[in-house]
Amino acid sequence: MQANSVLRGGRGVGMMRGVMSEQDAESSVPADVLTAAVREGFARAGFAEADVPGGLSVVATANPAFGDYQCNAAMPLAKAVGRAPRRIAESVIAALPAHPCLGRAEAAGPGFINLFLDDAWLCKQGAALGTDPRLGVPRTGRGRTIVMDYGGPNITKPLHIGHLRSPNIGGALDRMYRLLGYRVIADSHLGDWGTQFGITIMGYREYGDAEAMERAPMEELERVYVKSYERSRRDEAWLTRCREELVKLQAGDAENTALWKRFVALSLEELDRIYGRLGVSFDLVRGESYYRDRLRETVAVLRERGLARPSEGALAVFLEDEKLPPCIVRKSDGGFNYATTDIATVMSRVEEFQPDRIVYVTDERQQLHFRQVFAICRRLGYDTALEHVWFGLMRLPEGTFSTREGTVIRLEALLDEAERRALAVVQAASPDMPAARQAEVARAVGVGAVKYADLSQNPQSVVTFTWDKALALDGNSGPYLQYAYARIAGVRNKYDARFPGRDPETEPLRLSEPVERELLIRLVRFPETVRRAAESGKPSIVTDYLYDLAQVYSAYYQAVPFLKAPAGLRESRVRLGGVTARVLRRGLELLGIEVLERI
RNA sequence: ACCCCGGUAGCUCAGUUGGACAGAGCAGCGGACUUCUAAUCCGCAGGUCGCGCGUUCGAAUCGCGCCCGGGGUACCA
Repeated sequence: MQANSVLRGGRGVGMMRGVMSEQDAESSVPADVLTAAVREGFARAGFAEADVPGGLSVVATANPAFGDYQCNAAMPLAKAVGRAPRRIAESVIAALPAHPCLGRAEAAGPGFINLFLDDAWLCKQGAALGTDPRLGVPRTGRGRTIVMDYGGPNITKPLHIGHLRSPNIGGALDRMYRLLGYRVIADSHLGDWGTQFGITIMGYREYGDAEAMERAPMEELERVYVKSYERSRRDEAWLTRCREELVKLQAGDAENTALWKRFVALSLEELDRIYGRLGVSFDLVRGESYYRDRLRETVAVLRERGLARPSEGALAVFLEDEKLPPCIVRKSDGGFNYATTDIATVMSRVEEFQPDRIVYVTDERQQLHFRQVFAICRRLGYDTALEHVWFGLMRLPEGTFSTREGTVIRLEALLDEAERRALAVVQAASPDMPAARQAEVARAVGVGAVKYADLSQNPQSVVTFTWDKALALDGNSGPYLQYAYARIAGVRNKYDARFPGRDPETEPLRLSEPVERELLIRLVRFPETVRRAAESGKPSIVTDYLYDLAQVYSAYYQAVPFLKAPAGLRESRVRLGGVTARVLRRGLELLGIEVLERI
């Protein structure tokens, strides 16, 4: 496959990014520090962690009245050791080790242990975030490699709105893992070697229009595919011929290979253009075809190991032990399918990269497929962690979209409309801005809105697409966050203009209003938020966090004077805004959303 | 028939894996721009967490049984 601009340019796959944090050795993630402290408290008070059902840890509180973090372990422990939970909580609190992070602790209710972060530590920690390029995120993945498999659509068809989710969610997780210190290899596993080529080749020969192919190739390819596919549904002989064309292609037939190359090249142009608009790029773009020469050998290995055996003319792996249906690895016509390719792909990736994990980001329909593939890989002896992060299908209010019924919305049309709507808002809000700049802002805001609308939902829920939801510009939306960021940048610029030569960073952070503490607590929770989002495969955890952060900042900004505050306090507030901006920027970058200094 | 998801305010969705009184955004109503960006902020109203049993100090969250919706179940991917 040709290299193309979807590839990440210039960056060595194995290179560590960013600057090492000075504080790497000692974690400053509040949840970690407090969990360690509480563990020690329980131990010193004479309780064994093993007695605590569900383990010992702290969680952020929902209500600031109950502290910043709470530990609930005293209550489940009570029964095991036969003591009153409240007493347990009190004795643990008495035994807690001193730590600069921990301000105070108190027992509450039936046996909650409420923990308050120390104000001075909060200020110091918040200030540190202002210079730490990692914003306190620990390198939990240091020395480990993840292959991320996402954003690999079946080609020869135009991308529609349903194709947004994989690169969007996958890309966000990819960047989070990199920030967490993993070596990440992002691979777009294009569907370029399957049955759809047999169907497309037959359709092209029978129905193809040379002139349309010149003018609008992707539309034409889709048109002939649909015609051929429909015919295959009612014409058994046609379907058989489609399959034969695929087998010929897979066997290296010259004419089919030439057609295939042409279709792939056209598809990559389209993919390149749209992924370019979305800012999506990969370390590798290896389609299924990359593994074509390994398929025969893969099946041979499965046979040697006694895993695959003939069944109804095909070759299948039976997975009764895993309570899974049989998995076909070679069709009765001799052709190979998706499962064969995916097994070969695991083999290849393990050989080449020795990954600790391979993470696949696809839609929910592939759950069974991956369970089968993973089971087969385990039987082959691979101990690489194989994970399937799946997301719900995108639907329209009237149901699933269908090419035949013309209810497909093309991804490019969505991006166009997003930019159009954003431009109208920019023109209304910033009439003085040069037109070229307005267009640039509209582009970033429009794409940001589309991405955010998708990422802010739990991936595993079905997304019902509506224009107004996908293009929301206010409320819990990407533009809201971009606006919050731009406002902070505006304050900083005004500060620099009005107080030339002064540097807010030389003043300590102060807590003069309760909301400042609220803001600071959120800021220091960035690391644990990123970690939780990555490990649970849910970028929505980051969007929720950022939205909450921006809301608290906006309320703060609206309620108290910044530039008109007394000297000292003024610097503290500008500085706190600056830290907030850094977190917003980093968070939005993780989501693949651009930030702008002025919108 | 079986397997996997989902059901929370009028609508769209959160809910940190069992914690304290269930939260946002839209939409609705009422306020705040001669002032650091009003793409904003403040307030009001809005709930049988699909239904029923159960588990326990404690359930939207866990178990069982139903009801609705989506997806999947060997030669598509």
